[in-house]
Amino acid sequence: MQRFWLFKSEPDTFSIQNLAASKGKKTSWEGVRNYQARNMLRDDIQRGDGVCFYHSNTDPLAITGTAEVVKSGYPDHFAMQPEHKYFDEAASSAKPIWYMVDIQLVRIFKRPVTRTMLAEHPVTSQMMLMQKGTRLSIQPVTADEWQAVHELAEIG
DNA sequence: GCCAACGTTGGC
DNA sequence: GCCAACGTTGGC
Repeated sequence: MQRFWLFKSEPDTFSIQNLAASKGKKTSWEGVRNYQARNMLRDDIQRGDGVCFYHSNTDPLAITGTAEVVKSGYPDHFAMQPEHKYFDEAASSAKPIWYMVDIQLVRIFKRPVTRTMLAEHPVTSQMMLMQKGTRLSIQPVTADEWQAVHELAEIG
């Protein structure tokens, strides 16, 4: 069954335009170092799932498009590279600790669905993203929320 | 730039 | 196992 997710990214680090410019419009989603998010990457996020691509820590804050999961969870090998910024000495091939998935761009919204738009819509205003203090960089999105985001993208 | 919320660390 | 201190996230 297809499920839906929201991935946060700071556009200064990796934007949806960077994804569009990547080879095959694909990227690996490494560097997640939070156990709750790790569990979703490892256990729940499957090939074919939909991803809302959210730009955080920028102006405007917005879901800027969508992507599709093209490879489900596998060990984040960057954690095993001593020179890499995502290195974690506790990670090994026997116990990877951290996981990542691969995603591929589906579309960049002609107009981003801004946080303001999300807040004003009865369905999207209830998204985990909109709840105070939610710092999870990977979040589940319901089918209703997924549909509402697309409706807002059309209106926008 | 501020600061609240959160997760992690480490002393005890 | 508790919890204070600390670093980070991320909206505002």
